This record gives sequence, C-alpha cells and structure tokens, in this order.
Amino acid sequence: MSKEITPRSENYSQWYNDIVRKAELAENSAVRGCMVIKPYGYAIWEKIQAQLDKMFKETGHENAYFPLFIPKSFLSKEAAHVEGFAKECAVVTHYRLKNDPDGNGIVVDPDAKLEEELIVRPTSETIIWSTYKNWIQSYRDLPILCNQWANVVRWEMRTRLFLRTTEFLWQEGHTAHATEAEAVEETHKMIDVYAEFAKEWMAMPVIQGHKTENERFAGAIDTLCIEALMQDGKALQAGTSHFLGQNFAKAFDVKFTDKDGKLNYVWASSWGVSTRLMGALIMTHSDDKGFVLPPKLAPIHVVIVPIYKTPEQYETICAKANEIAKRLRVLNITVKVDDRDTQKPGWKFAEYEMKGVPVRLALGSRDIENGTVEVARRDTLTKETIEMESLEAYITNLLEEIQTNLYKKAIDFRNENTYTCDTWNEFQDILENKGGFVYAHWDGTAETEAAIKDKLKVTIRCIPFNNKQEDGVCILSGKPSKQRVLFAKAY
RNA sequence: CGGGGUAUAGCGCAGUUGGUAGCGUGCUACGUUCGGGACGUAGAGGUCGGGCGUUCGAGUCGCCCUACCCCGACCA
Repeated sequence: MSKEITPRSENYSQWYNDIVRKAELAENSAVRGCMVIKPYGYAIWEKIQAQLDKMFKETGHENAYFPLFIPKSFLSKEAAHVEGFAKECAVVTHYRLKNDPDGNGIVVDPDAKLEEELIVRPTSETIIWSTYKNWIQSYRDLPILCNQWANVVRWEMRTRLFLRTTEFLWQEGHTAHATEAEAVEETHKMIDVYAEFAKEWMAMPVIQGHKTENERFAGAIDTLCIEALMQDGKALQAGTSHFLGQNFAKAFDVKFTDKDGKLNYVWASSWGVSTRLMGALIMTHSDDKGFVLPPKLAPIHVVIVPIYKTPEQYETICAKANEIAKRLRVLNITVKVDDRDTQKPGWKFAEYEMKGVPVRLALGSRDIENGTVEVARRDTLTKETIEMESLEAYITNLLEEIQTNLYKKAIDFRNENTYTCDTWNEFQDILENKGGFVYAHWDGTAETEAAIKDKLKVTIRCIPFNNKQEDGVCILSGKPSKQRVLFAKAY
C-alpha cells in the first residue's frame, strides 16, 4: 500500500477513490460497475443498517423479503414508473446454459428462452404491490408497514464506488394506507427518520424538502428528500421518501372496503436509503490523511498501539493494554488492541488514521512508569497524555465530543458554503467557481428549471419544508416568484 | 452511446532506432530496529490483455478484437 493519498485540493475525485481503496472500504470487482464491499466497509454498513432497522421498527415497521426478479409485464403497469426505469434494467432472458457445440466453453441454451423475461429489480414497487393485492381486502388489513433490506440493479452508464454502482444495497420501505392523509403522514415521518439518522449518527447535516416535478421519483405524486453538502461543494441526495398516491394501487388493482362499505384504492408510500450513505459519510468528514468516522458508526472506537523494544516490555505493555481494553469494553466501547509484532508503531498510526478510527491510545514503557497513556483523536489530529485512572471518563466524554465536533464542523462548512443570490451573474459565478448551496428565486416552471440545468448543470435540490414565502423574481426568467428554492450541482 | 486515454510482476510504473524485460512498492528469510508509514543483506515472483500479420527476430511496427479508466449525455 502506498503512503500517500491524493490531496483534495489537487483532485477531489481521486482523493475520494484513494480513501475508499486505502481505508479498505471497497474495491472494483471483476464485474463492470459492481463493487466488492470489504470487511471494514461492510462493518460500517452493518452499523448503519442496525441503527436504521431499529428506528424503522420503533416507528412500527416490519421487515419482509420480496423476489429479486420482476416479470417484465409488472414493470410496465405504471406508466411513469416504467418510463423512469426502462433504460437501466438488467433483463433475464434464459434459464440455462449448455456446452458450446463448437467447443468454446459454455453458451446460453437457445432452447431455454423464458416465456416472459424477468427484470432484475431496480426497485420493488411493482412486485410488492402485486403481492399487496392479495393481502388487502378490508380497512382492517391496513396499514401495511413493510421494509426490506435488499440489493437492486440499475444499469448506470458511469459508476463510482458507493455513490453510483450497478448493483447496490439498500432498504426500501413500502407502505399501504386507507387514507391519503395517513400515507402523506407516513412519507413525512420517514424522511424525518432519515434526517434524524443523518444528524445524530452520521453527524451529517441535511436539508429536508420536496423535489420538483422534474426530479420526482418515477411514479410518485410527491418526493421528499434529504440533501447534504459535500466538501467539494456538490450536493448529495442521501435519502428519499415518496408519496405514491393511488398510482400503484390503480396499476395493480389494489382496493379495499372501508368502514362505510365503499370500495377504494389503497394509498401508498415508499422510502429508501442506500450504500450511497457510505459515500456521503466519506465526503462529509474525511481529510487528506484518510477517512474520518463519527464514533457512533465506527466499527472500532478505540485502538491501542503498544510501543516496546524488548520481549519483556512487549509482555508488560500488552498486558496493560488488554487491561485497559477490558475496562473500556464494559462501557460498550469497541476496543482493538493491535499487538501485532509484524508492523511498527508508526505504520499502525498511519493505518488507523487512514481508516478513521476515532481514538488511538499509545502505550509505552514511559506510560507504564508514569501511569499515563497517550490519547490521539482522529478528528483534530491532536494528542494528549492523560492519567490512566481517569481513562474511562475521559474516553467516554471524548467519543461524544468527537461526534459533536464532526457535526459542528460539517454544519459550519455548510453555512460557509450556502448563499442567497438575486442576480444571474452572481448565481452563475458561485455555482461555477465555488460550488455550494444557493437559495434563489424560481418561477416554478419546469422549463426554467431545465434551462438552468442546461446552462450550468445545476439542479433544484429541493423546495425546503416550511420554506419562507417572499415575493421576488426568478433568477433566470425574471418572472414573479413566491419563494427561494435550493440550487446546487449534484452527484 | 459520443470524445479522449490505458493495458508489462500482487499494486504503481519505465522500457530508446525492433535484438529475448527492468524500477519503486509489496511479498519471503535473517539481522539490526521499534514514541509517526525503519534499514541492510539474500531471495521468490512476468505465456508483456487476446488474435492475426510484417520480420532472421516483436513489449516495441500494422490490422482486428476485448477489458478498464477519464470527460460528456443519463442517474440514488
């Protein structure tokens, strides 16, 4: 492994790739556009999953699992939906291989053609609503509040580790309700869950809002999102929650009898976050020395590096290190004692910095004599020598402080890179030269939105919740506007 | 799918007018080291992406594939 990662100032994309690879989060696989998530990266995803799963269950949801394959005809039942996904679907056409009659290995058996092609799910609305049809007859069967953890495939032109891969891991919630109000409430409830998770666990500030019609999910009436600002000034959509109205209920003929004995279509929501959150995590906190992880999502909170010269010292110091580890583990702190004799301290220091371990303890003979330990924190790269007895309180407090500090740094960064613009020149200058979030007036038309996208590659990230209503004129068209919306270049 | 690249040791690369392949790093062993990615010595590791052609001779020249990367368009 080489010693350097590309600085952000030199090449941000390269820096991102270096972190993903050198922190051993993921790597490209033998399959085009698909990644291998390595153990350390997967451990972080598992922590993300565990917490979200808990939050879903606390809000009344249950996990279920639906098939990977979707009959082609299902996908086309909702017009906007098929329009949105048709161009990026992997299609299964055959179910058997055979030996090549010409002796060139193995070929698809032309006799094993499927009667109806199967689509590898790009999202599961259709297969789930075809199933819900069988589950729902009466208002007593509602609501249905299901989530599934799954992989999906979208055949993207260009991929980037975690941010956009052909296959990715995610969770998708799919709910069915008796009333519109209830489905809308669910849609909002879940975007709030995502926002809370982003803030409290990822230490990542997000803006919640509505997507414009252009940016809406294919098949949704309304799409809510959380948008985060990355260090290079680009926005990342980190999660979405859709109010689907009765679109899928109508497409799959899912009706129920209400209390008055009337037959009605069911109301729906769907919501999801993906392994893209890993990319968000990297680009929110990391620096030129490597990955920086908020303690709440760190697979290892504290690493202890013993420093020794002789075998006797090794014995003594490792014994002490294990004792410290034991004391900390009682407090639910994950501790790794790196007692490998095969790597040297300096190497280990660099390694754990690369991997973003929040706290590192160095323990040498000096410390054993003095009853101290050296504590280094990853977020600030500062070191302190502290008394051994007060370690528990100190570390507990430090982990909380790092979590808080990371959020503060991220929100300070976002504030410094959020602008309010009233002229096109200023708007253009900021978005082309600095990047960041820009609040500006928009006339509300899809044409203007598209024209701005065309000129600057800038999109409306969202119309924030509780947006201040104020009279103004559109940044591009000069037509009257009632509110500012959030613009940015996006991933 | 348009434009531009790249393909040589696990990884990153060099290879001159065509003459039989090298550097860094990593790996293995031993010794000295060990509080910020140590050093020395000795080793192992390559059908040069694939195919066809030119030539006495091809990593190098020509043609045809294939894969991947970057910039666009598309997108969580």
